Amino acid sequence: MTPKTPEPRVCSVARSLEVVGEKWALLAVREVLLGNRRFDEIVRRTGAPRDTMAARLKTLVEAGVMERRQYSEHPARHEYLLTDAGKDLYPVITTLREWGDRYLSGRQGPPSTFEHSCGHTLTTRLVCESCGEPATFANSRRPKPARAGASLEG
Amino acid sequence: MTPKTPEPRVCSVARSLEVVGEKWALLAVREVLLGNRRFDEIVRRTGAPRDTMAARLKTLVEAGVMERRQYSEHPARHEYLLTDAGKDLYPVITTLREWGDRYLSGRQGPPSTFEHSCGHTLTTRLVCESCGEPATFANSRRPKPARAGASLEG
DNA sequence: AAGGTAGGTCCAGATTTCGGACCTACCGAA
DNA sequence: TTCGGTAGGTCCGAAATCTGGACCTACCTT
Repeated sequence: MTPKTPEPRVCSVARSLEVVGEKWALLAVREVLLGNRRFDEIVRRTGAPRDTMAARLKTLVEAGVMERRQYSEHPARHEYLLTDAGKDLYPVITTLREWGDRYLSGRQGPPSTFEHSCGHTLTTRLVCESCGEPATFANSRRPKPARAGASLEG
Repeated sequence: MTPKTPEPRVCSVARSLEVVGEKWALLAVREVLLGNRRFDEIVRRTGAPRDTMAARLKTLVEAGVMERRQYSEHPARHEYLLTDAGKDLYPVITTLREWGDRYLSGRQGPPSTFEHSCGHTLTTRLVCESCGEPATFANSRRPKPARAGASLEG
């Protein structure tokens, strides 16, 4: 009969990756978060081909993650700024960074560290906004679908 | 002279993306987190080409994110399980999901929700492990490099 | 014997990425 | 005036990846 569930899952993770999942996209965001807004700088510090980065920045701007702003007329110069949506990628980048710190650092330890405003070296934890307790693989689950009659999609 | 900083930044974000940044990699992890461990199921629910997913699972296993285990001899059958490193990608997936929920959901709202063990619908926040306060773009910064004489690298 | 399930592989074509050369415009120094 | 440097790209051909679909093996059930 009809498949029980839409074949490719309708999912915010997939949607997000359509926007920021292309190669170099998140590294571009990382650079701007670190304060580098100029094209050459972004290319240099990510290592991406200029070509690819130009294309990537274009799609990020179109997707509303960054904004391209002219900061100098005459020598026409542009810079890339993060929109609110772009700044909200901070948790994604940070969790990726900490995962790499934990699983991909050699004996030298993490290649870079950050400092929280409280004064400590930053390590983070993901918590439930309602109760403040850690949110983990083990303690979150999908709620039972509140089936009310003929709902499409499970 | 010599460049002030290593050209492509040495960075855990970049390292992480080398492992989980290829197309379909994080969606494969998502599926296993959701409880689908079989190849066909992973292919079906992600929408990836079988070929690509086979290759991706192979690299994830090699990278130590997943483990491929035989759960049936004779009809030789395998399943994919997350290692500890794989389970620790939960925060990455969750922050990506919430970003998509916030910025890419249409008028129908998020395509799926989760429930925390406290009973509430799960929304998360990233906090500093030391002080418990939110960790954001605005309140974390790179510490001053503790320059002691002739340190390479800034 | 037919059909289904599970877990793949193989292939040819389409799409992306890569690195490097090149281009335009401006500035400052010689 | 010419040279060199900076900034922000574009263009190109070659290489690597991704894509969809067909196909394969082994087993089980009907």
